[in-house]
Amino acid sequence: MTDDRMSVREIAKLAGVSTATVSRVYRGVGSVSAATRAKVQAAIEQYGYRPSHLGEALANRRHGALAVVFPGLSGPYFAELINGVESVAVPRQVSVHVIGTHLRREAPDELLDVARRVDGMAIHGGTVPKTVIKELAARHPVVMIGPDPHPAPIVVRTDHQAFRQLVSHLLADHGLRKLIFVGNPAGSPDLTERWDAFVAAHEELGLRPGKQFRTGLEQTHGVQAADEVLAGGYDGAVCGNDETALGLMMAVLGRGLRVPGDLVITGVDDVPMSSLVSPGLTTVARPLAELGATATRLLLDLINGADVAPETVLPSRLVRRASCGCED
Amino acid sequence: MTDDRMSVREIAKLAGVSTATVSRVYRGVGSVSAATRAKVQAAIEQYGYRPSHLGEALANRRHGALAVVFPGLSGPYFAELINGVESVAVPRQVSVHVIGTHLRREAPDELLDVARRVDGMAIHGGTVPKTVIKELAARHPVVMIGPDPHPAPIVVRTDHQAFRQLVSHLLADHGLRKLIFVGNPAGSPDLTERWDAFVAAHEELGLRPGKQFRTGLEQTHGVQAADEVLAGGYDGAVCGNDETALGLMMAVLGRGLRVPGDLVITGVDDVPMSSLVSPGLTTVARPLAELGATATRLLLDLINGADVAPETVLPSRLVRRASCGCED
DNA sequence: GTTGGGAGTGTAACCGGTTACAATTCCAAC
DNA sequence: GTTGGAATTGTAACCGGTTACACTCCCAAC
Repeated sequence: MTDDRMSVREIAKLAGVSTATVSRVYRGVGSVSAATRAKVQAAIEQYGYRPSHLGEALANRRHGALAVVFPGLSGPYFAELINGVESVAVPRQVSVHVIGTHLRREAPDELLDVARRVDGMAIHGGTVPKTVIKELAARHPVVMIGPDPHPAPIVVRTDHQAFRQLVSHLLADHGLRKLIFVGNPAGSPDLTERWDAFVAAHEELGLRPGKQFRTGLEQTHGVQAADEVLAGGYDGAVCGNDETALGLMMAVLGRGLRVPGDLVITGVDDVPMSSLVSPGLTTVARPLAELGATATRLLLDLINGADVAPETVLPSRLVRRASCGCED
Repeated sequence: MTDDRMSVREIAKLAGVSTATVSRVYRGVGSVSAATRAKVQAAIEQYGYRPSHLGEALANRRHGALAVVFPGLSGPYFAELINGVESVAVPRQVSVHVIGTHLRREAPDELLDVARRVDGMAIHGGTVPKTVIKELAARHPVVMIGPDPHPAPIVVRTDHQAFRQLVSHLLADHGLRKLIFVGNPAGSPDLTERWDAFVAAHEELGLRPGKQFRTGLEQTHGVQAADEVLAGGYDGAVCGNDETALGLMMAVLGRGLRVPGDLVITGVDDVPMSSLVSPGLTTVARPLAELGATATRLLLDLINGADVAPETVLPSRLVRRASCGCED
């Protein structure tokens, strides 16, 4: 039950060879005669020997692990990001620590601690104060996910043009004049950027930007926003992401109202739900898996001492469906 | 950038003491004179020294980490379970590897590998073949989460009476006669158990159990089930969990139909969304965070060599809301 | 018959901590 | 002035791997 696993020295003794030879056989490097190899392999099989990760990592001075840090873990957004991370890490035999800070106060300490067991970290914007990121980045390879500008040495983000295009589409093509922004611009750099684009799109047309309803990024927050949004007499709700948009849509439909008839709703991300619901959710498609994969690739490059571009921008794209009023 | 951190020996040299003393000061054990302690602490602070996790773990023969293994990571169910795990692990300075197997074919190898870097694992039912679990459990402390019966030495699960009670409630109190079970009983032990209870509740009243619609456990699966469920002329859809129930509800409302008027819908779990949507979702409340917390506590006990009960059952409870037809 | 070189293997140092044990110092008590 | 014991500190072994280097064979080429 408890860890009574064999060590190299024991296997070596059993096979009648030195530890060096056991290591050579297990790792398949160096030259070993066929006869010796067979002996050693037999001992390895018989006892189900697997080298301790600790010894291995200590000797290699490499943990073979990295951490991805998110504000939380719920929802398809993070799931897809993590998929992307793992699609790169797993084939390279690198294991992944997924950390959800949940904005805990002790999160910084936790990260400092987890930094001791990984070779590098990918940190999602809005998880932890900039000072902490600076401290981490000073000692360890760090890649930021999201448009966080300053403290980050290396940033991977998506283009934000498509979101501005979305707001312009609502204003110019659908003639909406009273939009509310659902999301908290102070909560994460992604949302800050989107709010700025929301304002810019209004100003470009000489309009006064609408209000914001500050709330979180989960479905529940969208549901909870419904009363206020409906009471305000808005003609459209531009949500910070698909999850709040879907939550809001569900609440609106549940009240017997129609989308887009009674309220236009849009999101960001294009998560799987968005194309399945009726009406289909107009949104901005972002390559989430690719975002996670790219961040991971860059992080591994960084760990290997390669030069890495300070900013990598992936494209995003406006997806018009029925919820904004476009025919489908 | 790369890991140029100081080692004990360097700090020791700088402070003019031995490595043993540095270790004593850092860990606050043994006796050290005030003067020496101050010298060492100064050196530690100045260089921001933190002991390498590897050296520490190797010397202690303890990783200070455990793994939780899930089929996937999306959705509030797993998020809440993970919260529970972390609520126990974090205060005890144990770090948590969250693994989503996504039912990958290479998952077993991955687990064998991750087992080398943790002290034990909590494995959610339905993630990995029983033979693999047996192999893992033979060498490492393992706790199963869910009603998986056989291969598991230690199991934490919730009571399943409330689910049966739910089905009886629909049949007996609301007089429904054509129920469909939405979920795949073969997909996970949880669902197997629910399907069995579904059948038993029917038989108890001398009724023929309804059909099943086999699908996954995410919201998207619920949405996709809508066409078939609505076409079948059912009066109620008993969903395997809240997420599919919410997806289905959204799809039904999106078609302009009413819940429970046109279709009764129920779930399991009582995730946060379920009490917020309108109509409120009738469901079975399960103490998810407590489930994760308990599994973690037992796992840590097991790692510490304590005796642990083979099965721990937590209560679940029927929650009636509007979606089954009860007044709200 | 040497010599040279490659293949096979072992020895021992090292990665970065912890800790049992020994050694030293200091002081109080006799 | 001894002696005994507590407090402080250092030495060195150990955790479990990897690998530079040295050593021993063996065989072909001169």
